[in-house]
Amino acid sequence: MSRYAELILELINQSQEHMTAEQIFLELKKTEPRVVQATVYNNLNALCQEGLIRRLSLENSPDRYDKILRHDHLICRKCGALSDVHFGDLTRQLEGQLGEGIFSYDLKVFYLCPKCREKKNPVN
Amino acid sequence: MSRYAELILELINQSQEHMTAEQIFLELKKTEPRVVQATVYNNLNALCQEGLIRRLSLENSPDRYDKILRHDHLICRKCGALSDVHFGDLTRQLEGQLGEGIFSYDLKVFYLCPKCREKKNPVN
DNA sequence: CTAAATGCAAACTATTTGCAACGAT
DNA sequence: ATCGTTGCAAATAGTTTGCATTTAG
Repeated sequence: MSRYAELILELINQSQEHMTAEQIFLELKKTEPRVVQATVYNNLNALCQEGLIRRLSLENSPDRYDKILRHDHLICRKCGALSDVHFGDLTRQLEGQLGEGIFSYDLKVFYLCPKCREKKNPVN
Repeated sequence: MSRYAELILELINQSQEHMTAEQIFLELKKTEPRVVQATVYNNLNALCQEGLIRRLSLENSPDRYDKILRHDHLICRKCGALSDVHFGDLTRQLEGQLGEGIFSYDLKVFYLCPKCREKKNPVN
């Protein structure tokens, strides 16, 4: 594993956020001033392919990168806020209908976040 | 609802596929030769906002547009093939953990499609 | 007559690619 | 000396925007 790949993996695993490639790039640049975006993108792709991180494709927003540890996502329909949530593992349930062979699944739950629920005129 | 919006909605509702904006544009152009891509994009966005269609964000692929009728998606990890599947409605289960206020959810299940399972060297 | 919808071109954002230079075996 | 990794610049893909024109009520 390359130098940057390691650093990027560490960044993602330690972060509580769901960072975009841009954010990762900026973060990494703090300690590695010479790094460029293309390198970050390339490493992110490599890490995804090796199954070490998870890519999160969202609407109207650049991809985000996440730890591999199984968990689901909660997304506010109003402001787009993204948070983690851990529902029970559905793999068994799904395999019941599909047979063996499920690798993984991606569950996004849309709701109205507390902040947006309070306000009459929420963010956005 | 505008002329194109209606036609696009109909296209999406009648199609068995998950069309990209480009595909919808090409399809629509068959009967409406003057239409341009920007108009299709604008209408697709409008339809999404009104909740009449569903946008499907996938990795390494343009967004796809889908009927609103509740159903889940099955995605092949190898060739990316996308198909519909209908698992039981999880809303109750999710609300049990989250409280009321869930609008909807998006469940993508990753597996190896029959074609790719057969081949030693599958598509891609 | 007015407002909304459309066509067109240009802009923009996110991401990828080609290639030369670098660095560690 | 070689091979993978990086920096850099340019290219690409998908999508959005601004504005003039057309269309429908």
